[in-house]
Amino acid sequence: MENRITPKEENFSQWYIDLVLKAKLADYAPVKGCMVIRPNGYLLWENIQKNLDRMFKESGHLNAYFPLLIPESFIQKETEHMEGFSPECAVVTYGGGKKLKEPLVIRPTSETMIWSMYRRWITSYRDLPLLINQWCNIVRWELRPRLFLRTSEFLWQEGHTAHETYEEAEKEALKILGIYRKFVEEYMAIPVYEGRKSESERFAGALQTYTIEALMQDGRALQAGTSHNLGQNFARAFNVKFTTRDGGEDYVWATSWGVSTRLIGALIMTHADNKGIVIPPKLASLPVVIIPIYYSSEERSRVLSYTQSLYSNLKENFNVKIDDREEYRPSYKFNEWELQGIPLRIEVGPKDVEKKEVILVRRDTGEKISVSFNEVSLQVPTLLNEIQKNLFEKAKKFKEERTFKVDNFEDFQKVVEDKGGFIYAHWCGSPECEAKIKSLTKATIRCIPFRNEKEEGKCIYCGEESSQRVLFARAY
RNA sequence: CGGGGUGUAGCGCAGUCUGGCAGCGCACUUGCUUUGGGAGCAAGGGGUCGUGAGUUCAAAUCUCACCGCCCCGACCA
Repeated sequence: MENRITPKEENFSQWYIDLVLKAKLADYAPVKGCMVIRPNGYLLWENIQKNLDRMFKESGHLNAYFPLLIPESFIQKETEHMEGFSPECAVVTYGGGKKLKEPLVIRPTSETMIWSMYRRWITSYRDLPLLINQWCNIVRWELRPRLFLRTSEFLWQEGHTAHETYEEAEKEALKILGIYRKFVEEYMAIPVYEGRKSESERFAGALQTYTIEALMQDGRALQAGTSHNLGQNFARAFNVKFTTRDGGEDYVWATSWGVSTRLIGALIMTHADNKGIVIPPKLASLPVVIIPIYYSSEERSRVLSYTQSLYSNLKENFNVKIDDREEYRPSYKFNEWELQGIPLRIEVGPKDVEKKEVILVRRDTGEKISVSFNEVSLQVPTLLNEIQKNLFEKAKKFKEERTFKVDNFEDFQKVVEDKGGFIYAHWCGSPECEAKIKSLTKATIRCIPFRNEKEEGKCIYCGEESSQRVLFARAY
């Protein structure tokens, strides 16, 4: 197999696909539009899952599991929801060798199944809030799939909550978005813009959709997570009422929210370079790898015993591996671990043993640092922290440098075409202008940012009054 | 569904125009030498040339039909 990776500048999306395949994160499945996540890629997902799960539980959410198959009539109960999802649903029509009386939809999301259960579980305000999450796979029949970013089947996490009041649901939706932002920025080292979606970009059946939007290295935006305030739409459709504190009756207020294996795609497209993947230390299953280097068999035993004591020093606090495979040369191993994105490499050769030193090599900068044996266990955590921080800062700088304030449509088109990135521009608020801009430039409103300064201006397209700027970009 | 490609060893490809022994690189196996940035040499294994039909003494190559995959669009809470 050809081991080298082509430079990413030439064709970013081809480079991305090649990298995913070469780093053995995923592979094309024998079913069109579907992807196999290989152990390497699954490790990343496990780490994402582990950390998010902890954060959900800390804020009172519990995991449950709901069925894969949903009666077709459930989807049709909520009109907007049906319009949003019907075209991309896969449907089972046969079972037990017979045509089914009612077709079963493979879940594209579980709102309908979950709300049909919530009807049984919720009768009083004492049953609220109900805070449930599930980790599962879903199917959306996409016409044009891309590994990790959009596949017909994918793994995700979907939270579904029920509340007494609009305010409480709104607070929950925003709280979850905050968790997503914190996780994506602090663990994945991916800086994002937070905001709400325009009406046309909203989730089918939601009052509000909140989103975090990241910027990939080719200048295209990626929606990294969404959180929806569903109002009472699903409660009405599934007739979920509860007795209020004052003895009255009301429909339940709902939220739903999710992130998927798409985050792995975001991680790669944000940090990877021409040597391969770069994994932020906080998400790395294996943050440190030790590579022994030797020539003679006499050196071999000296170097290996040195790496053993190094290993014992570090293994208390870090997952460390000694790559002592005899069949590969050190230079081969360097490249291989760089392709896998391991944050820190420790090289140990005869010269280092002699001087009681080691060489630490950072994945993010390639910098080689000589450190005395005694300092290694102090230097490793320091460097890992620095790498984590540096990855975030580098990506943040990139995102900020590619966020352009633009005040007329001609410049808007030019920036979209030539530079890419986010465009911060005035918009009158009409869906017609939004649609026109999309069809002319392929740029969509990614979000109306929180903490947006009020500013009078003219809509970039129609020139009508506008009270704030919104973020546009071409997106994946 | 429209436009453009492509299908030959596990992967990447040449060979097709002009029909005549099934090739190359990487990977794999064995041996020796190597080992501080993807090692060298030698030997070796691996093929329904996408499928079906046709033309021909002879088809990866020419003709017809079908199928798959990739890229660009349309779709994508």
